[in-house]
Amino acid sequence: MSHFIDQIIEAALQENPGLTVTTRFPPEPNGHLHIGHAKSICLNFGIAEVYGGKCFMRFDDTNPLKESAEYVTAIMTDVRWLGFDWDDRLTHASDYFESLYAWAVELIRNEKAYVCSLDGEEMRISRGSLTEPGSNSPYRDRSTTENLDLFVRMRSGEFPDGAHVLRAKIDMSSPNMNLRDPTLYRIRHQPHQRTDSEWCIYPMYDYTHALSDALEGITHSLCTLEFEDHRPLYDWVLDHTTAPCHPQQIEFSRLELDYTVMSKRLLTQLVNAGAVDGWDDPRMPTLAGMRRRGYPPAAIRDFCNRIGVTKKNQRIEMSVLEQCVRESLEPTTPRALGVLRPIKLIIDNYPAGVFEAFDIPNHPNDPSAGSRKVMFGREIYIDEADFLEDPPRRFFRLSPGREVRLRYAYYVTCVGVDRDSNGEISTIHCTYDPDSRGGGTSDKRKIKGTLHWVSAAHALPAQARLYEPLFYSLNPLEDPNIELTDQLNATSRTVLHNAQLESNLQHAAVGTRVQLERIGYFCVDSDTQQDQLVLNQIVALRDSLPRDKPS
RNA sequence: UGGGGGAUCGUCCAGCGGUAGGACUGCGGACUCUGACUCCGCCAACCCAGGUUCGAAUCCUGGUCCCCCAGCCA
Repeated sequence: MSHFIDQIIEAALQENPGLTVTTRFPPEPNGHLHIGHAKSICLNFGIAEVYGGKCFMRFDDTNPLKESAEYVTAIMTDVRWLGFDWDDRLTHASDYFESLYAWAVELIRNEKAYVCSLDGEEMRISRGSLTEPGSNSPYRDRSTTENLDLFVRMRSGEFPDGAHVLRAKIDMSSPNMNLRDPTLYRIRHQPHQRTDSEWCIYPMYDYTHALSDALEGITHSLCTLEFEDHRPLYDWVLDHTTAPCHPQQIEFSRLELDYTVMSKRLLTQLVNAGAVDGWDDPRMPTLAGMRRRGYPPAAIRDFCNRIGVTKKNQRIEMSVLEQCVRESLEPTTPRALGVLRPIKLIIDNYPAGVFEAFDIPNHPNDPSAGSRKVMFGREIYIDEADFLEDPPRRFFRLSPGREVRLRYAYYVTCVGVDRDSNGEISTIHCTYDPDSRGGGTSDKRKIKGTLHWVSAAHALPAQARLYEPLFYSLNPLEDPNIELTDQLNATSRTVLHNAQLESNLQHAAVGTRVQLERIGYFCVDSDTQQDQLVLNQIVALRDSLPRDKPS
C-alpha cells in the first residue's frame, strides 16, 4: 500500500528521475530488536527495494556506555531473519568518528560551536524551561583559539568525564529546546566496542546522525515522531558544515501493540527482573522472541505492510498480527494429531493388542504434501476439552450416548465412564462402528463432531507451552502509577507437561512447525532434549465456538 | 501556560472538491472428516462549531481533545 512517504519519494523521483533512493536502518546496539523495529526495517529496506535504491544497515554506536558487540551480532541476525540484505552496506557511526571530529573543528573555526565547562546541573538550569528561555553559558564567548585548544585536549584525554562538552552555538532562547546550544560532544573515558580506546570523546546522536546520513548519501532519512523536534537541529548541522549532501528527514509514528510494551529499556527491565526467561522468551515482542515462538518472518513482513505508515499514534490489536501468522502458516504447515490435556478413551469392542495404521494426509487442502502413517488401537487419548458429561446446546463433541468421528479413523459412541476415588472421570468408554473405517460409513450418516486422538500405545509424551499476552492491561504504560511488573498476566505462559503426540513427531528438529489439528500451530522449542520434546504454541486456530451470551 | 505533531468504523489504513472504501475484530450464514481453511452477508466512522462552494472528510476561520520536547541517551 502506498503511504505518505511513498508520495514524497515519488514526487522526488518525478523531479529527478535519476535519483537513487537511499535509506538506512540505524539501530543503536544497546538491546534487541522488537516488532516496532520491524516496521522501520520493512519501511527502509522495502523502499529501497520498490524504488530500486539502496538501504544501509548502520549501527548508531555513539554511546559506549550502553552498547555492545553482542547486540550488534544479534541485530544483524534479526534483520537477516526478517528477510533483508544490506550487501556491502554495513556501516557504523563509529566509522565516521574522524570525519565527525573534523567537522566539529570546522564548526569551532566558524564560531558555530564552543567548549562549555558548565557541569550537567548548571547546564540544565541555564537551559530554561518549556515556557522560559535559557540563558547563555558563561563560556559561550570563548575565543576560537581557546575552543580549538580545549577541544584538541578533550580528544587527547587531558580532562576527566564531564569536565567539558562541545556545544553548538545556536539560540538559548529558542522555543525549541533542541536548539538551545545542544551538546555535540561529551567526554567518556570508556572503551568502545569497535574503536576500543582510540577515542575518549564521543559525538551525540543529533550531530552524528545528520552527518552519517549525509556521508552515505541518504536521500530520505526516516525516523519516528519523537524526532520531529530534532529536525531543525538535523538541518542546522548539515547547513553549517561542508556535508556532502542534505538528506530529508521524514517522521512517522512508532508502532504500539496492545498488551505489550515496545521499548528496549522496559523490555530490558523485564528480562533483568526475571519476569520473562530472556530476550527470546516467546512472550516477548522481540524478533528473537517471535522467531523462537515460531512466527514466520513473512508473517511479520505482511503485518508491517498491513498496518501502514502515518503520523498518527498507532496502537494495533494483537489479532492483526495473529491473523497474519495464521495466514502465513495455513497453506504450508503440515498437520499432526496430538492432545494437550489427555484423557483415556477405551473402545470396548475393539480387540486388545491389535493395531492398525491409518494413512493420513499431511495437509488436507494440499494433496501434494503427501501422507503419513498414524497408528490406532483400542486405547487412545483424546483431549479433555472434547468430552462433557452434561453438554450445553451446540456442543458437537463427545458425551454419554453421543457418536463422534475420530479424525481419519472410526466413529465411536460413548457408552460410559470410569471414575477415580475423587469422583473424577478417569476413563471414557466407547464402542466403535467397524463400517466407519477411515472416517465415513456406507449409510452416509452425518456426524457433526470430529475429534483428534492419539494411540495410547504409540503416543509421544511432550511438553506444550501455551501463551497469552504478557500483560493484562491493554496499554501497560497508560497508568504510570502501576508498576510494569504489577501488570504481568499471571497466565501468560501455561506449561502442559503431559501432552501426547503422534509418534511421527519423535525426531522433529528445533524450529519445525506443525499444526496440531483443531488446536493450533506449534513450533519445536530449543529447550527440546533427546528425551523431552518441547512445543511452543505459535498461535491458536481461530475458533467460532458459540460464546457465552448474556441470557 | 513555549514549541512541534495528530484527530475518518472498536483498531489500523485509504480518500487529495463529486456515491466514505479496505483490513482486523464482532455478529449471522454456506461449506466442511479440523467449530480450521474457503465463501457469502451484516453491524460500524469523517472531533466540534461556523464559513466558502451547486457540492466539503478534503479548502478557510475559531475551538476541543490526544501525543512529543527541558540527557553530557538514542
